[in-house]
Amino acid sequence: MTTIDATPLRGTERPGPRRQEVATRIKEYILRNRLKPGNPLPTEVELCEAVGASRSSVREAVKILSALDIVEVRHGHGTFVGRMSLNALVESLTFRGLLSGEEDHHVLGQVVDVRQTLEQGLAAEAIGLLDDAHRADLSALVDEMERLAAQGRDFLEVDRAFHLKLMEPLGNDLILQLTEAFWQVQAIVAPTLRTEPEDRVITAQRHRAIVDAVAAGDPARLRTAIAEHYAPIRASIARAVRS
Amino acid sequence: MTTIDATPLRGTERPGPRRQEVATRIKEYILRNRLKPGNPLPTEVELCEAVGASRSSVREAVKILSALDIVEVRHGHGTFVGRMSLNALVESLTFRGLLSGEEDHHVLGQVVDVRQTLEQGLAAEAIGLLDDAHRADLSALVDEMERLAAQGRDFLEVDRAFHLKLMEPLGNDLILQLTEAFWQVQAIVAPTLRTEPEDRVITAQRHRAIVDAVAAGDPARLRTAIAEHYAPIRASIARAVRS
DNA sequence: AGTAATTTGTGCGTATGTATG
DNA sequence: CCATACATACGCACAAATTAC
Repeated sequence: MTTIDATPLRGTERPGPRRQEVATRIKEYILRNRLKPGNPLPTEVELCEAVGASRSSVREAVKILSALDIVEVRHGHGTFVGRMSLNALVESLTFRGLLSGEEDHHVLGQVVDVRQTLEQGLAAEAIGLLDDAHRADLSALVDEMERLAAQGRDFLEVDRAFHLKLMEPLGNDLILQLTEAFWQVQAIVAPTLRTEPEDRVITAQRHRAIVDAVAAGDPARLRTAIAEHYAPIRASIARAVRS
Repeated sequence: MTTIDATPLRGTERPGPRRQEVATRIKEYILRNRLKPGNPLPTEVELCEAVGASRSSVREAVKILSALDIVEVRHGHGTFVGRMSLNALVESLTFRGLLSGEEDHHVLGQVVDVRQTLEQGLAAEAIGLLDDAHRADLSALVDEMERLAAQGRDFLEVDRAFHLKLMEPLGNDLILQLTEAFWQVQAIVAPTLRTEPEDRVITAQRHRAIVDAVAAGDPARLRTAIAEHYAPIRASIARAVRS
């Protein structure tokens, strides 16, 4: 019957903003009922009655939760439990990068540091978990990179797929989503420093070196290959800082 | 002044929800005027006039941005540029952990994986950047841990300070905030599996081993010390999964 | 196919609480 | 203590999107 809480709390207590109270109630409702992503939530009017708040307050609370991807709102359909992606991290970091960036790019440099550290540490672990299918997929992706680079075209999506594929065998959702998130931040913030076509050929070669190191099962070589993969981007950042 | 955009866009185009449009405008306004955290934004009514939207739409947009810490609202005072912290990441991950957790705790395990990988990779780099003051601070924090552990008390805050101190010399804000964020997620989600007093003594010893490895300037030893530091938590998670 | 019902989106007015001076 | 400016909350009416009949 979509009962959220029997407590009236109307006029007596004032712990904080109304919307925060409502947002907390909605989160508790999801936890208490063990709802999973995609499950429907009560309608806005039902939520109003349940928590004893106006529709404006409920809507603001829902918008906060939707920004965190805790709930997902579909116009004319209803409100549902969200998938709790890291879109909020991407939004926040991207904006920080754009604001602090333009000439500076120190935020971008920090993102590169984190990406490199995660890949160096985790890909080394992933080596032992890779099977032939994974290695073939990685190699095919680099083939595609080289093909596109030879045509002078960029290969953003292939690059994204490669780095996700590298982390896939770990079976860790959080790592995959962090990889995706940091990749997106870099893809959005970095275009300000343009990549030259010859850089792309080099980048494709660096990915090939990573695949080779993986195939050889050599962790140390893999670490240096990953470090060299990020070298061009670091150089671009340094160049931008100098100017 | 406070002119955000002259475009009316009223009635003709409908790309998406109104609040999304308004949120984008506000972000563009911050970027265009190169505002820094703490700087004031136009009042709600001024924003309404500037973008040609109602109070409701503006308020919902502001609430979304405040959830991402892109803006900060102070009741009765005004709206200001936020500090773009990673609170949104903490909120989202914490809720995911609480929802998926209780018995499972696989999200918590993923967080531990990421923390360990980052610390192993970055602390090894930080070794060369540490000065005597840092080493003394780290040692003093472990002293405090041992003191509290001997009294049977917990030392959450000291632990937090320790892991931040370890990353401090890198001079990378993002890494510090990620460290803080993941620590908070673990601190909020983990209490469901209770820590025994004897575990705390062991944990204090593991931190001592980390400091010793840092003092010795031995990266390999540091990696194993960090791995052993997380061993008790992993054991607790495994114990919870078994039951 | 189309109409009605349901649900979220938007706009507006007003009253209240809160911080600043 | 008062006055001003601002955010907060509430309620209603209507628009737009989706679903179901």
